[in-house]
Amino acid sequence: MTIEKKELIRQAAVKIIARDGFYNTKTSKIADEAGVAVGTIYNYFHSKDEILEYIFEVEFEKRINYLKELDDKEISIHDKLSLFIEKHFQEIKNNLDTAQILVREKEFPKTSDFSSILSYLNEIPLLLESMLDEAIEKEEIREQNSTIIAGLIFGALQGVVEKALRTNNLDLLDNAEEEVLTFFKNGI
Amino acid sequence: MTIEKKELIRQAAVKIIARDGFYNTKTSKIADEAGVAVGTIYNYFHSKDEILEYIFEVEFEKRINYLKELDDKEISIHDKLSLFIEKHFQEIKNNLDTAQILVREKEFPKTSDFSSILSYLNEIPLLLESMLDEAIEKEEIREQNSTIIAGLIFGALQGVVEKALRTNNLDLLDNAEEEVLTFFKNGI
Amino acid sequence: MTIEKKELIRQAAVKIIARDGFYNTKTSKIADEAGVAVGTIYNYFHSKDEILEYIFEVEFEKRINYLKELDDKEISIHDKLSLFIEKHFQEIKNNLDTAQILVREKEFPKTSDFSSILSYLNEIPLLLESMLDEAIEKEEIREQNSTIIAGLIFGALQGVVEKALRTNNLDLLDNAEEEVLTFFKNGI
Amino acid sequence: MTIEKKELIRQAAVKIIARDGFYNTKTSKIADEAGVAVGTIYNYFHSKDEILEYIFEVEFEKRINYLKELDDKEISIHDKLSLFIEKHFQEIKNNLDTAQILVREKEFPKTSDFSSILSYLNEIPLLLESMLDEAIEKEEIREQNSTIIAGLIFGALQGVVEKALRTNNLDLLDNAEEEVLTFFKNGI
DNA sequence: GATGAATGAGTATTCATTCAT
DNA sequence: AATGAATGAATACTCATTCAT
Repeated sequence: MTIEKKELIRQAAVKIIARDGFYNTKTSKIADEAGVAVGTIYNYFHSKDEILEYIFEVEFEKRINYLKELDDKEISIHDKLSLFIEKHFQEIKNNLDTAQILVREKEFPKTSDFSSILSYLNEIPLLLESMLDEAIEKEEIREQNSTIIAGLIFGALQGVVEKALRTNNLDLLDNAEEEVLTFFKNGI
Repeated sequence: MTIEKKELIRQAAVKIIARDGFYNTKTSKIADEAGVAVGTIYNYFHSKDEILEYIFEVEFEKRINYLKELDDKEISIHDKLSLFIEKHFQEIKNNLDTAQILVREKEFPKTSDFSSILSYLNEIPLLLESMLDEAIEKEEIREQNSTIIAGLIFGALQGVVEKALRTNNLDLLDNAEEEVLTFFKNGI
Repeated sequence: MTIEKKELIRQAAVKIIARDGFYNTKTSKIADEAGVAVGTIYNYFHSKDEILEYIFEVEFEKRINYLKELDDKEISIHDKLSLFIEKHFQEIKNNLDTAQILVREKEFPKTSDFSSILSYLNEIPLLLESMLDEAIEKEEIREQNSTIIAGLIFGALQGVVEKALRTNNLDLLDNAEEEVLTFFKNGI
Repeated sequence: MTIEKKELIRQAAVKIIARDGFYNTKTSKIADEAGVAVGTIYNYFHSKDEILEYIFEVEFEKRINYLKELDDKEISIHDKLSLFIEKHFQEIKNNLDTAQILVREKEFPKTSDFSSILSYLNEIPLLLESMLDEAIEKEEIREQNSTIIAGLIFGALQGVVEKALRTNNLDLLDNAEEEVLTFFKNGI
């Protein structure tokens, strides 16, 4: 029961923050959207910051679990990338509001504990990096700086989503999967 | 004389905003850093928002002017990309604080007129897109969705910078130019 | 409950604004006087301006309602004036602070919506005017420009109050009713 | 030469303050209107407050000098009032901006020295009062409280001007003189 | 005298958070 | 657990005044 309410608040927050941006979002607006009183929010979150943290947490957890699974599989790097990108765009299309937040909110208060977000933001590229390293070792792909390339890939995915959202051209996302994959396969 | 003071304030703002983030930056801190009174800021900018806008404007103008020059040159897309990326990383290394701001500040107040920033944010990918279109037509590169790929490239560049700044591994930027270029040349 | 708090704030504001003048009154002083936090003021008023507006509204409403009642009565203009003036001075003596505000605050911010105040300021003379017109028609009083005379009467009442407050001679108000009435009855 | 500039600034201030109100008037606007630099204002006035004080001073001086002259004349109170009112409305029509200020600006900062304004504001009713007292003694007019009636007359004159300005009906002023005079003559 | 950029004390307003009900 | 009125620290911005040129 109470878990459902936390989820209710998270979803309301996603909607409002996607529209207005985190710093321009008032807790009262989130409460309105969720149909609860402001005070109720604080029964499930210690602070406004924590809501954002939780949004990131939920979303990244999906990606990371999937990436870890992939990492363990005995398939080519191309197939791994293919599956990850498919999953990624599927999630994006599934929830554009969350996507908006993931690509836009990059300014975290120093005072709050955003360490979990930051570790997530680091962890995805790190997993990509380890995939690449493995593939380089196996000589599946050419020698390359896996740290840089992992950052590049992570950023590239965000760039495509940003482009689609900024120009309000969501059809772009339909073709994105294939285009991105081809580019990456050639690139690495 | 007055132009110098506006520039002085811009530089102070860049430093503080890079460190604390725009929303966590107080105008009084910028004034302190610039060695002027708060009121003086408002002799050169109408609002705090406008300072951020100006920072983006100055920086994007460099990129866009350079890209426009390149676009007119009769050289291969590979050379164009090469020159642009060289210029890009040169500017980044030249001013890491500005770089930090460019990759982090993506939440613009709706009330203010950030149209100029937004148009800049659109213009760079658009220029890349037109370069790609031209190259596709000339059959320099394979058929591809230039809109998506332009977004991808723009995002990828930001991803690399973000990675370097987030992990505080600035050496990464030294190799980035070559790695990114190779990836892009193969990718397109 | 909440209505009581709005009234509490209004009364505190009346006291401070009467003493210091609207433009020299700080919201924090009003809050102190009311025994609430500054923020609480803004739960009941949108702005400092709106407090002043509300003060006028409350006070004028009393006068206007009374005038409208009188207007409907089948009594002579002399009796109407007599009753209105009696009521007026009674209210004044009842709350000198409000009186002070009514006669002193005549500079309304253009940015705010003071239309309601302005309409009140027009309405009282207009009601007086219609009373006079009726009396002229009935030949109770001589032919005269009712617009001018209404303005004159409204101003005269303020002049007497101003005089009493400025010279801090409140006893003046005790005789004012009779003196003013005699003057008006002769005048019209 | 310098006297001319002080006058220039006074006239500019009258125009702006009449339009926007004293508290909503910026010194920079006055400077603009006068075609001088802000700093120049401070060569002729010690403060913004002093400008308002000076405006009142100039205007009241005219009235008071005239009243004093009248007081000394051996004419009936009716003639005195008649001449004063004629003079008054003549001045008003001559400069509506000043009139606007005289009727509207009643909130004086306590910190500044507005004593001269206040004494002027007192002095006119006092002179009227002494005229009335003399007339009462001479049995030109009935027994009455001259203090109250002087306040009443002073306020009534303001009321008529306020009415004309508020309703933007300046034609009213043309008839005002006669109407007011008749009313007063009957009233006293 | 004239200038106008620089100053910084002053203030209305906001909004995340609390806590009595 | 839920509520939402009350809180008050925090802060962008203003504008009268100064003073070096």
